[in-house]
Amino acid sequence: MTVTIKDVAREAKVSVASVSRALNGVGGVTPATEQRIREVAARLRYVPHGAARSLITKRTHTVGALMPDLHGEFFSELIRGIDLEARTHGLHLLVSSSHNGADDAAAALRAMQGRVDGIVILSSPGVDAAFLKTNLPESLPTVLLNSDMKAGAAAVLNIDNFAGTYAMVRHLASLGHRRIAFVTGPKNNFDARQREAGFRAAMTRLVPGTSPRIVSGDFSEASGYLAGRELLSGKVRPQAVFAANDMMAVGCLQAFKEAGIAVPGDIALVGFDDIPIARYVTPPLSTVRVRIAELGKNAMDLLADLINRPGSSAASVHTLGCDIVVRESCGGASGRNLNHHNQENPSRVESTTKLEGSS
Amino acid sequence: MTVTIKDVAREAKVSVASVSRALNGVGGVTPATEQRIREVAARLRYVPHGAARSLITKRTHTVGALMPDLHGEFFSELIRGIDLEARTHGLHLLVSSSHNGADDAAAALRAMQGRVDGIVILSSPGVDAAFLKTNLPESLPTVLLNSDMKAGAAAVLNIDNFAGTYAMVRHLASLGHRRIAFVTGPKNNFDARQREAGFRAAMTRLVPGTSPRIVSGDFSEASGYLAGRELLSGKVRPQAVFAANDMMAVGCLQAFKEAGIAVPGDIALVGFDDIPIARYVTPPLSTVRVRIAELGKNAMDLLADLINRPGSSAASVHTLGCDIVVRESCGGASGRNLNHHNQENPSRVESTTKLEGSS
DNA sequence: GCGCACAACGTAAACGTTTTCATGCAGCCT
DNA sequence: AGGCTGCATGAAAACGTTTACGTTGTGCGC
Repeated sequence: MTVTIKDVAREAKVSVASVSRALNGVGGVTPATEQRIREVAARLRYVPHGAARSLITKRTHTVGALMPDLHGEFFSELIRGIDLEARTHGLHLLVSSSHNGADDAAAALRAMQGRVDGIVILSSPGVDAAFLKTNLPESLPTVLLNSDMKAGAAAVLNIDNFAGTYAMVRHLASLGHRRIAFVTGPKNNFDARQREAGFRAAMTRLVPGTSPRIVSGDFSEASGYLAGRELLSGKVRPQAVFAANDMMAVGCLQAFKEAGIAVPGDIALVGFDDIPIARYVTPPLSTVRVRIAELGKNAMDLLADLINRPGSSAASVHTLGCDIVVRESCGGASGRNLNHHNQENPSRVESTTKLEGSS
Repeated sequence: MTVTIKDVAREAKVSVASVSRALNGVGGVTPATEQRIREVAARLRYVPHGAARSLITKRTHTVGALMPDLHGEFFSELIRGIDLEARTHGLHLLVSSSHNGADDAAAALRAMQGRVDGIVILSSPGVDAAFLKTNLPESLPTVLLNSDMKAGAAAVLNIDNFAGTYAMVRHLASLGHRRIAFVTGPKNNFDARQREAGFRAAMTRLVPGTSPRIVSGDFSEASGYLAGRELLSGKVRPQAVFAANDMMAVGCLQAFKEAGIAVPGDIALVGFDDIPIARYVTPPLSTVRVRIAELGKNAMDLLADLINRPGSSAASVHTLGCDIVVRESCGGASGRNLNHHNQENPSRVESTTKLEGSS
């Protein structure tokens, strides 16, 4: 770090301008001198000072990722997808992964100002349209993940919760289940609301004439456990239970086990997310897989596009389809599958990234 | 972003110097004018340009995290721990989480030059002492995670694999097991080697006179499965199996299940890591917990210290203790535990962060 | 043989800060 | 009353780049 472009220039007996030109490969310099400069630079271990460069270039080659304090697979896979793709675009990743509430997020956002060329924001309660309006500089390219913003200043990329839930209900219905219950997620969660909507829509279309039982949960295992017990307590037991995420499904499973209700023999059970745990519980849990790393990759692509061609695809809405993966917990289908080492073949529901241009 | 310190100065009818002083709270400015400047800055939504600032300050208020392309809990928890703690130090986090091999890592490292005040590096095959010697600028504060470097230019923070394994063997021995087998991790993995060493040491000390069976794995579930079958194929079956990580233990479990061997009835089984899956398999897996987020936090603290007091604790070696958590898979102890909602009380083995100053 | 175009290279400005130094002004002490 | 101390403020340098512009020199066409 202590070696600057001037040192290289002096050592190579050229001006700093030539060093810059040579190292950036913009031409305007003889192959011979370029070679010499490169050698000197390498020998001196010169590496350009990023801050100085971006001061004049107005490009930081860095993108920010702003997300709430969540742990687990979702977070790591998302970051991984983003980072991997960022690399291919020659971008670095500045993460702020642990804010709690809007104030934290606002601070993080402010701190990122001038350090990033663009930003990926994972929505969370408090970080919504209004929040962004006041805290985001207009000019900053932004991609919103899982946001219910229709089309504002930013591009929006969503998981197709609706289609995923719908497809899973279709599968359950095809197995002959009619009394299908649903365990919801938290009310203020975007995914949770979409999944519930998908479930309701699917039921009225695919299993008409029934009014499905819906009990509320909050995405936690404990709430799933409670929901499971509640579902068992009714006078007529559901044939299938659809939990809005896998952790709650696991909670249900526990409740059923304790009550001596066999899964899938007495009751079918499915979840949503395909967390790693899903395939290791007994019986392995059928669920809807969301390809998180791919979500991150797509977000990054969108953002890179926004950065390189300002205003290109801003204010567009995209969705990423889900796969339904059938294991044992919903019965029927492939039957008992003793060895979970073999590959599952998830059936892709809707993976087209549809673009609803607007603005 | 397009509003600079000059705009604020003009609007507040002072010089840029005063704006800088006022906003940085360094004094040398009347409370009245400071107030005025702050108001103007707020009204204009002025936020200082990080690059320009760090150009002169030589501080980026950013630290880098360099890690291999690993997914899952370890990655996310580590990042989380680091980020959370970085925040308290007023630092941001630049991650490069997906390199494969030394070349990638070198490129990532070079790209971070001048963008970070310090760096946390998670060792991986290829990223070792020699690698760092050639790719790390001397002056850059560095914390190495899980490195076998004794004490070089950087601070080193390790998981106490040895003590963790040792304690778990002690527990198994206390349950009466004498024929304890071990499934190793990959040969080039630091953790794996330490765990094996801990196992061997514990066995010679605690169960003397036996020569334990040791079969090799590579940390993957599949290799654990194979190892499990191999262990069963011998003429005398082990009483307990210690897998060097949880995924392999899960593989073993599957092998045992297929062979009709009951866990823990016929054979005890333990792992290492306490990944989330561990508590959801049947039977829930006893294991050694490494507090990953705490590892990240400690690394960050170490690094912040290095940054603020150059040369303070460089070239020191620290270790973070593990907890052993007893579930059902090793039998004995707490007996069958029907409800896994209740809290487990891991017994902490050795959590003192011992510092072996050197240099 | 002369000028002209073009390529190679150097000079210097610019980016947005922080910080050192100089300047002016007020108040205090003697 | 005069000089000195100290404080608020402004001017300008510095940080390490990129880049617009100017300068030089070379080769080429006529």
